[in-house]
Amino acid sequence: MTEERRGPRERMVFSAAQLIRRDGVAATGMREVAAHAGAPRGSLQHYFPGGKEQLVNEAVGWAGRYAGARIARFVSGLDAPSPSALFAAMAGQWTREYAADGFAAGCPVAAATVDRASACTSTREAAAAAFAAWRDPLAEALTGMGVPGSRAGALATLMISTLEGAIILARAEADAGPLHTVVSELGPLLDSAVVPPG
Amino acid sequence: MTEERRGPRERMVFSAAQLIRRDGVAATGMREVAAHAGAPRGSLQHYFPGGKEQLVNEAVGWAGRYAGARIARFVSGLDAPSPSALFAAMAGQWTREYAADGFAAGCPVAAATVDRASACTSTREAAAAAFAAWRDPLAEALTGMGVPGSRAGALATLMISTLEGAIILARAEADAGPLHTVVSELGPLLDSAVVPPG
DNA sequence: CCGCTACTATGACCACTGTCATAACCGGTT
DNA sequence: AACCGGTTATGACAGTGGTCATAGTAGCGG
Repeated sequence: MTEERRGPRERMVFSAAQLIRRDGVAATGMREVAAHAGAPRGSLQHYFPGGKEQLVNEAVGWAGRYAGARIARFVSGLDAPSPSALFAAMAGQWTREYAADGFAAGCPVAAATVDRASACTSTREAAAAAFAAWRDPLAEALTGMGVPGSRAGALATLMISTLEGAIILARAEADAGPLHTVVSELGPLLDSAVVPPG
Repeated sequence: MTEERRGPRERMVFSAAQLIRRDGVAATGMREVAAHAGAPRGSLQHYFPGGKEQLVNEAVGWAGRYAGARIARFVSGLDAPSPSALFAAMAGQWTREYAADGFAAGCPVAAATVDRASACTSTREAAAAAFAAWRDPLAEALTGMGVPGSRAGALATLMISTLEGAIILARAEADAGPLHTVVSELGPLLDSAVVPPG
């Protein structure tokens, strides 16, 4: 997960996303980001002349692209592709992280939205773009599984909404129960949207 | 919504919840809470000797009790009680607010979780209690509609998760679309859990 | 009047934030 | 050697945060 080969700029964006998803935007300091990335403090104003707002927005964008890229890998990793299996894989990433590292962190896009949506228009738009970068590949994957194009987008929105909410509940309860619950409860609905290929 | 009859202490808790759900915990200042509540600044340390942590926790608890109490009112307001209608009513409260006042605010419990879950154990526990105070009446309402007790809790968790996530997506997109989407997509699943009274 | 309690008022403190100004370094090219 | 753009290094600034200390007021029973 932590590639050391990347340049300091990309490391700072990555570190910002990590810290934001753990502590929120306001509680994450610029100096803290540089320290976490092992980057010099002076590089902050060099790479991010737009200040914290730019750094946060890039971290949110990175997270959205990351989530979108994960979809294809989840799909290819399924032995029996189905919407419910894909959703289970998406949630499984979180249950594994929570089992391994504790319930310290959530989704950085959600954190940015909660913290900055009403105060910073550019960050809100970055969050919207990140969710779109996540939803579109997801909807495409659903259509590839036989979900009609007219419903794929709506189901993708439903899946992301439910997952984001379950992440919050799981963190609050310090228990992965909500993640397991939504996977098992939502699965049948997702699979029922698949139109038989016949 | 803004009762002026309540004492300064309760007004400050209420104002804290309002500001938290708009700006997040870290970006909400104590002085700002007092000013918003029209309460003297000196009252903060008098009513909340535990400092910001206590104020935030009480605001979260208040929000949880508020959400739980709303459930009964939603149920009694439905002309044809059904799980999907209840869920639509819950989401409708948000779509109405967003249509009337813009997408400025989200759920204070979610904001507290995102901002403080990893930094403040007591706040995380307060959030968990708030979600429980919301989920339990919801599950009870579902059983009253014919949902088996074994599934009511899981469906309540699913409904809250999905609603919380849809709120975040709606704020990010500044569009109530996700709220409408999850209501229409989740409705059939919710109603299919009702066991016919026969 | 006193004493007591509940509440309010205000100023100070220290830690910390994001941002900026400025200077140094460092690997090349000329 | 000089020069240069791309980086890094530091220190300072102004603002804000939560918190504390201290003093003040209001009301009331005695």
